[in-house]
Amino acid sequence: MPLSVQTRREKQKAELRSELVEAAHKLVQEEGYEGLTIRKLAKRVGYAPMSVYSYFADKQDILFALAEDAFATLARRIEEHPSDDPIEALQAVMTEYAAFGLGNPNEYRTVFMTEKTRPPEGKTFAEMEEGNPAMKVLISRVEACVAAGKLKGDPRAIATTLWAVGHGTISLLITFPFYPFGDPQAFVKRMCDFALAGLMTQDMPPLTETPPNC
Amino acid sequence: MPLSVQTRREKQKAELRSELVEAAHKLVQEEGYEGLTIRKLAKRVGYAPMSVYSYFADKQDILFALAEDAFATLARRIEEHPSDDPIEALQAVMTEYAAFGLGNPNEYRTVFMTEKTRPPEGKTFAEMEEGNPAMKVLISRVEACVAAGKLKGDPRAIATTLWAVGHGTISLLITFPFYPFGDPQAFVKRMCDFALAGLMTQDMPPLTETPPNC
DNA sequence: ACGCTGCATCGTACATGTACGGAAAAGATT
DNA sequence: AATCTTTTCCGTACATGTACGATGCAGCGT
Repeated sequence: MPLSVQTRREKQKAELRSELVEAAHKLVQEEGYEGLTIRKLAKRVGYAPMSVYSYFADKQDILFALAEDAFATLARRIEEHPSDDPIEALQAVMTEYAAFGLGNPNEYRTVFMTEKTRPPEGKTFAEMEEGNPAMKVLISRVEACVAAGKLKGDPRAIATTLWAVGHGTISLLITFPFYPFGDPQAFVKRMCDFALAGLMTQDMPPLTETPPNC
Repeated sequence: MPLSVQTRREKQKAELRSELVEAAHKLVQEEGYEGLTIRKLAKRVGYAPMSVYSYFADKQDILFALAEDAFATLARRIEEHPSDDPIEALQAVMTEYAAFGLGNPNEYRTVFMTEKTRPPEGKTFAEMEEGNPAMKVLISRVEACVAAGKLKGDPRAIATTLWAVGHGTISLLITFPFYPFGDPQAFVKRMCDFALAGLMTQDMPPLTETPPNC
């Protein structure tokens, strides 16, 4: 097995990387998101500042790593709220998604409101969905609704619509905390109900193929 | 008139400020948004870097000034698309809003996707609406629809819903340009139609009063 | 006329993200 | 074993946003 050296290396690298992520996590908990600087992070693990760049392309990359963790727990939380009624199950997704976004605005921002987010490293979008388990749950629960005849149309299109509405709601609440949306919970519920009611009435055809680019 | 000295001062200050804004505008046109740095801006108008801070609280403040301009032109553009049918007039708002956001992603981002946006300087949210003429047009056109009996419910609530849906759509397209939404135009139209159809069916009660905070 | 007060302007300094290239360590090749 | 190559790590340097405080000047009261 001529790879063993190579793979051990990579394992080492992965270990160091997650050590860094862990340290970053602690830093954020202790000092908030602004407290996370490359220099502090490096000092924390006993490296020189520039050494961090051996494990992360840039600071964004670190934030993504943190956010990925956060979204894994989101997915877990969602799955703790199942329901026999597929529509209710969908509502639970929306509710948990919203609660998460409002409760972790920094993580939400880095994942969903940040820069032209290239797929973190040459990953295709499919792999990105993979990395975002929450979206997978959403789609699967939409599929359940379609299968049960509660919703009509293309599951991905429906899921995307829900995503757009949910994201619009959350990101507005995050960005304009002083704007009179009223009680955030209530606003979320209203938008969620609005979207679901619309979807139960209307049929969602598949998204058009992306024409030339990509 | 004992104020004359004072007021002349303020006029001077305002003039210098808009000179700075103009210079910033040119810088952005010439070198893109990243090209806009305080130091370059100061050099451009012959000041020391720190002097810029006499006219702007921080860099955000400059970006806001640029964005305000941009949104004034958006409002103008919207008003170039009137219609006798109030629903069509509403659709025009959404369409122009979307076109603007997709065509000026940087401005859109600074206004709608940036930081916990305190009202730029102690302004109340009402003044902020004042500064965002586009929102005013939206509300007035919603009111027209309600008056014409095409929509039911509280105009502000309806407008906010449209805003949330529109914003979700645009910001997703901006943030994930590689995600397979399909043709952006088509996606925007789909979401817009979806929202309007929903609103024509459902009644929108007023937003709940914001409870304790604010 | 003379000092005083407030304000516009700026010089300096610091923390930060990160580009660049060097040093050193580890592994491969001979 | 000796040399070469690759990988890891880091020292230095730069541009940037911005805090702090100094400097100089305009207008005021005396």
